[in-house]
Amino acid sequence: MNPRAHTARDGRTRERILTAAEQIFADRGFEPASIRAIARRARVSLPVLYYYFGSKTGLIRAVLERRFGPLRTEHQQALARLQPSPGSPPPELETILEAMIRPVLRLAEADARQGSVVMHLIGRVIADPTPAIQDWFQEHIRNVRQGFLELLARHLPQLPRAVLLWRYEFIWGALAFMLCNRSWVVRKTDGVCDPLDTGTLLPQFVQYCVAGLTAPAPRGSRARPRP
Amino acid sequence: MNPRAHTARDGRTRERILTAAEQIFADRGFEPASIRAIARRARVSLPVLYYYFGSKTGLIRAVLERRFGPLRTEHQQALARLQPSPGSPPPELETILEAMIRPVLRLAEADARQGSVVMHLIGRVIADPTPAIQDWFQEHIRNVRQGFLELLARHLPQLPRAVLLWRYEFIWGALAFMLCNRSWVVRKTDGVCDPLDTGTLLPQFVQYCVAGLTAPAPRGSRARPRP
DNA sequence: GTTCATATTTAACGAACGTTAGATATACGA
DNA sequence: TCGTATATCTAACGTTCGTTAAATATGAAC
Repeated sequence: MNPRAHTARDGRTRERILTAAEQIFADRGFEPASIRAIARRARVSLPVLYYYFGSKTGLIRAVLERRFGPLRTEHQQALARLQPSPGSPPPELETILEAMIRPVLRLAEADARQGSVVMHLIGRVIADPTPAIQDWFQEHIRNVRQGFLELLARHLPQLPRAVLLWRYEFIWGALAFMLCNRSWVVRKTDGVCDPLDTGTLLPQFVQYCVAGLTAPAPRGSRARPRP
Repeated sequence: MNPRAHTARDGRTRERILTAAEQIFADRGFEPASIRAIARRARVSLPVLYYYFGSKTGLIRAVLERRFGPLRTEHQQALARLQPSPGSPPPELETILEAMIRPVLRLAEADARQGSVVMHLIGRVIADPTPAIQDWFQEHIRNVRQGFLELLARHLPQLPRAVLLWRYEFIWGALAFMLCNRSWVVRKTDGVCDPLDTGTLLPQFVQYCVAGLTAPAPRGSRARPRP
């Protein structure tokens, strides 16, 4: 195709394909995105995609792993840092929430100038009901989720487990929504709210979540279940 | 196709197509859903879809209008009912939130036995970045959104406008997430939380939102902007 | 019974899809 | 210099896509 591409034993082709795929997956969705469009954007021919990734599914997995792998690592490091060491006071609720949210916002912010590709990609992952994608994501977040839930539970011992689970989902649900529908939020609020404005969103959201988390359990919620 | 279909001047064909389309849009998304699959499920031939709806886009619009039209009507009626009449006390914050949320949950609950089709459809609408769909939805919710925002603002006069807007988005974001990812939430919580369990979700969520809404504005939020 | 708008059919168009076969170019080790 | 593994190409396979043309069946009006 491009004659200079022949000289590229430099290993950049694979990255170029991943970047192109990521962009197209993000704004078209996994299923309607065509590998032909991806190849075109990456300036390679079709079989190169199969050479590197085997199939469209393999390409999807590679795209997800490249972005969400580092995010998980960051979350795991934050969890390790927040483990209450004997003798030192446990972390504040705000600190825990910031550790949950900030890496996601940073990820979203980092690619803002590339058109918020990663943010939309998150939305695609969440909204796509394909079992392969849902299973991957479920497995991907399992440990991090468990870790943050335990940290929160230690802070809110009086809260029934079910209520904490509900509220944990409320938090991630709102965050996912903010990130995946950024342009929509901007339009609806006439530009007042922009989820990419991390400096504003983070304190706003943390404050809101702390209030929600520390609210008393609603009437009728079962008390702490017996172990 | 089916010879008995010829006797169907009964006007049920159109409804059958809409129902089939709704199901397939819900679990495949608008773009990857094929009108051939829709026609197959509705047991009609392809051109019938074009006879009734003109194009795939027209079919999408009709499907959305059939479900979301009544929802908007219900919201508008609730808003009219909640308009503070002179002499009577203004509605409680819980009442407003219930009026916002309950119609959505009822819609979701009503079709639970059909496999939560409408819930997934909501998710599709929210996640789909196609301008045609986003524009439709934006226009669709404009008035209702404005109405509820005003009701809430009257209850929280000390809250800067921007903070209220953020929190309003947090509420709808979490709710949309709950509904669109029902099976995922169920799996993640080992069945403890089921967004379809309206009787539990509604009080849990209202309590959480009231706490979040009434939290003080975070430090650094601009005070009430001058008019 | 003829007319005519409504409703539905079969058949096909061109385009795009995911994937693969087979050939060719490149760069390094012998 | 000659293989040989790596990397990339052109070309094509069969399938599905959204859409349309043209014909036919239906049921009510006259």
